[in-house]
Parts: sequence; C-alpha cells; structure tokens
Amino acid sequence: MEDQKSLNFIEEIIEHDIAHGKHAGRVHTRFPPEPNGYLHIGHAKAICLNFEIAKKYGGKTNLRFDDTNPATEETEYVNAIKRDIHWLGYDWEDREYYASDYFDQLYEYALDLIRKDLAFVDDSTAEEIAEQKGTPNEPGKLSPFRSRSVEENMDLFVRMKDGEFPDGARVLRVKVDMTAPNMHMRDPVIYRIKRQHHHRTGDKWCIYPMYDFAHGQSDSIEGITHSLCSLEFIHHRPLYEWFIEKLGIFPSRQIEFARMNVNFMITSKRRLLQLVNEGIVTGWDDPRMPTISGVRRRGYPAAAIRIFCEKVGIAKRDNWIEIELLESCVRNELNQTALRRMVVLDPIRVVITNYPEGQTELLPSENNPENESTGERDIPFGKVILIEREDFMLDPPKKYFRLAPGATVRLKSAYIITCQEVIKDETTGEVTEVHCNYYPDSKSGSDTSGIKAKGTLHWVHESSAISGEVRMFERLFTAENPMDEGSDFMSKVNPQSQKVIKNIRLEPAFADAVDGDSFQFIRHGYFTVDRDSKPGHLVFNQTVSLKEGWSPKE
RNA sequence: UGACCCAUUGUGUAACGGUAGCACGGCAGAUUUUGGUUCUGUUAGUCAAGGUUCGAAACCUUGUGGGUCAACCA
Repeated sequence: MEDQKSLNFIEEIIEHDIAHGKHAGRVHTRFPPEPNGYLHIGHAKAICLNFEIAKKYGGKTNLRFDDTNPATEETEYVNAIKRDIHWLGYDWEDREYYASDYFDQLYEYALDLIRKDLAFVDDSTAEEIAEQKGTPNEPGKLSPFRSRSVEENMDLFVRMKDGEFPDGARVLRVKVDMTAPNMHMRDPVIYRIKRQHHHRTGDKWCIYPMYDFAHGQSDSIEGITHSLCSLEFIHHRPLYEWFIEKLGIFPSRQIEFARMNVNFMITSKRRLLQLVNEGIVTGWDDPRMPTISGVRRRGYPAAAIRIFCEKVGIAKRDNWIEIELLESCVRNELNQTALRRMVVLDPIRVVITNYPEGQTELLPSENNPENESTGERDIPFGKVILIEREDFMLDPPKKYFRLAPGATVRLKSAYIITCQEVIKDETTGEVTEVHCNYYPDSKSGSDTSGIKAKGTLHWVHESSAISGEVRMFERLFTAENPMDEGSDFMSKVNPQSQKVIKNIRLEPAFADAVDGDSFQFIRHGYFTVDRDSKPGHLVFNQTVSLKEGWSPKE
C-alpha cells in the first residue's frame, strides 16, 4: 500500500495549480537571502522547503541574493551563504542570481510607472514622509509633491540617478492609496539616493530600489512560480501584486508560511552579530551558535538538519519547536553513522591484580553495532586501565550497575572484573586506585565463565592511551525564549555554556582522526573533531549527549 | 483604538461536513557486552458561546487569546 502522506498547505496550492495547468505545470522556487549575515537554523527551514518542494514537483530552485542595500551587504557573506547551502545538500546549478543583476531593468520599470503617472518624486524628508503615512488607526495624507507632472517626475528621477542630488534629498514613491488600512500601500518609497559602494555593481548607481520594488520583480524576471516567504511579509503581498498588475509582468505568486522558532535559540541576525562582537562566542561558527556554520562545526550532520526541517512541518500558526526534536534528529543520524570509540574524560586507575605483569593483548571491538560494514578495530588491554571516575562509588545506591567494592562489571569488549580493594589518598581520602580481579574465561566473544555482570563500563588501556581535550556544551541561553519581553536577551546568556576538559584519555584508534570526523564516545555521546586540533592533540566538540537514562543521584 | 494572519494532547503536524491520526516527549515493560539503540504498551487534545446541518475540529457569527503591520532595512 502506498503510505498516503498528507500535503502541507503549500503543496496543496501547487498541486491545485498543476491540476489547472497554471504555468503549464511548471514549478520554480527561489531562496533569496540578503548577504548581510550568516545563515541560521531558521534559514535552513526555508532552504529545505524551497529546494525540496521544487524537487518534488520536478522544478528548479534559484539562489538569489537580495542585495539592494549596499550599506550592509558584503561578499564575505555571499561566500559563506553559498558554502552553507551546499553543505546542507542543495545545489542551484548555474542559477546564481542577484537582485543587483536587475538594477537596469528595475530602473526601466520605475520609468514605466512614472510614465503611467503611478510614481512621483518626493522632496519630503524621511520624517515628513513618516508623518504623512499616519498610523494604523488614522489614514495618511497626500504628499504635497504627489501632483507633479509626469515630465517633471521623469526629469527629477533621471537626475536622481545621475547623481545631481545629495543622499536622502529625494525619493521615488508610487501612488497607491494613502488611506489604505495596510500601511504598505500608503504610497511606499521605491527608490532612494544612497552613495554607497555596492559589492557587485560598484559605484555605477547612486540610487537603489527598496525591497518591495526589487523582490517581486526579481521573482517575476526569473519566472518564479511560487515565491515562498515568511508570514511577516503577508502585508506586502497586495503591493507585490499591485506591481505585477501595473507593470504587466510575469505573475509570480507569493505564499507566506510561519517561520520556525526553536526554544533556547535566537535567530535574529542583528543579535547573533552582537554575540560575536561582544565576545560571548568565538565567531559566527562557534559550535554554540544556531548558525548553519555553527551547527556544522558542532557536528550536526546535514542530513539531521534536513530531517528536522521536514519533521517541523509547514503551516501558518506561530510555533515553538522543542530543541529536543533537533537533538533527537542529530542522535538518530549519528547513531547510524558515527564510529564507536572509548574515551575516559575523568580517569581513575584500575589495576587488574591477577593479570600478568607486562602483558598486553589486542581485543577486537565493533566500530558501529548499527552498521556491520564498518567492521572492527583492535583495542589494547593490559594490567592497568583507566575507567571513568563516576563509574566507581564507594557507597553505591540501589540499582547501581557500575563498579563498587565487591561489585562485578563487564569491561566493554574485554573481561569481567570484580573489585577487591580500594586505595585511597591518606590525607584527602580520595580514591586513587581500584584493585580488581579478572576472569580469564570471561573474554568478550568467548565467554565461558557463566558470570553475569549487570553493568558494562568503557575503559582505556593506560599506557597506550592518547591525549586530547573536549569542549562540553550547555545551552547558550538559560531561557526557553531569550527574547521574552521584559529583560534583555544578553542577560539570558548561560555563563557556563562551554566547559573545556583537558587531558582526556583516548583509545589509540583515534590516531588518524581528522577535522570534521564524528564519533560516539561510548556511554558519553557524540563528539566531532574540531579544526583547532593539532597533530598529536585532538580537540573535540561535544555534538550531543546520549539520551540520558539512569543517573546516580539520590 | 484600524487592518491582516492564526488557534487540535506537553511540542509540532494531519483529518478537506462522516471513527480526532502521526511524530517527538512523558510513563511502564521486553531486549541489550553502550543505563545508548531497538521493540511493545500507555498517557494526553479540537479556545469559548451561539448558529447552519441527520451529522461540525472543519462552514457562519460573536467573543477570547496569540501574532504581524506605521525603516529612504530585508
């Protein structure tokens, strides 16, 4: 049976359009970032939506940089954005466009509107225009310059373009409706004078179109059939359609969906920049950042992000996604792909008293029990090993399956041991060493001992272990919604969001690990090799812990 | 005090006038040489009040609650 997957409301619109032969059944979407910051997890949803929906209906997706404001936009961001989209697994082929590619065409459109007496040059100041607009509760007033002749408007606009007037001296506005309840219809500004070097057009222009006069027309020029954007643009749609009608251009359709909010995260480029600038994080790609580059460095697989975006769904209601869902997608992916390794973060020595002095042996262990094709590796074992300090308790509670005086445990892929003696520091009372017995016939894979051990511990062989460090992370913010009204989001920054543990002990199989490799540290979680690693000294970022089960508190 | 959008278990999302389902989470159990994974069971929901209808989560009205809109930003 076919599993009947229900459609989201955008797919319903598209299928309806296809069924009615609109645009001959063609589907063409676009992802339109402004190159003024790095992409974050919220953008990932828009990227996945646009690319996946085009793929589903046999269409294409363009990448288009919405670069109409040269004051904030830079080539550095263009490159970072392209890298992030590719990393996510999407390809726009040769369709890399820029709104600035259309500046000449846009200028012609403006001339057309002037000729149709639908646009006028306004000498009012920004403050005066704001005043003319009125408020949502009161209608606006006509600009005193609204009645200029077509000839005068044409002359003034050409001279604006030719650089005859200082920045901000005049703007081009369209004549829509100053009494409209929708503020965006109150004779919006469509061109402003701004002497700014543009990252692509250089100093060719001193006038630049506004968003409303660039975005929709760019969609139209590219033949975009379904222009998907977030809900806050819903009030722009009447204007979007007004321009299509008045200009008589290809009728792209704007459809709005709700952006995704993820708790404990912020997705405001301005505020993300503030975290970078104030040194709260080390950069846009700090592993604690909700940016695409941040989660990549953190070790989140691209596939996990894609599945997350799919699970989150598409609708129009405000939503708060639990960060646990993202983490569950990451665990699910890494469980399938990450190689298992044993690492001791906080070691305590275990001496196997009845193991021959000076002897070592190699014990095979599976690289990933979820994927047999990853094979096995050999782990050295010997008389002195290291286990996790938290895996030993002098006075354990009930249901404690780990090591304690007299207790018996299995060493993963090795032998069963029983604790017989505890060595303490005479002055501090701290446990410094645990002495155990091992059962030679309990060897993993050929266990004939008949002994049952409740718990299994990870370990490393002391003298063959290699060293490294790990960065453990907590949420970057202490509040589910850091932007909650009232206090400033900076006061919600978690001061303990990163903890570095130096001198961790790793099994020797890590020797050839490289930047970006992901591993499961058995019984700890998933970790990825950071680019700060140096030969002989691996640095890991904690990607996500294993799902928490039992914990020894109480 | 205007216009527009929205309202389904804790969270997200279906049901298109005809049995309120799925995923994640929670809880309980089974399996387990990772207290992971996997498997099984279970929990819990239509914002409110009217109306239309044989029948309403859905359609209508009015409330209520949340969100968005007044940059020469996008």
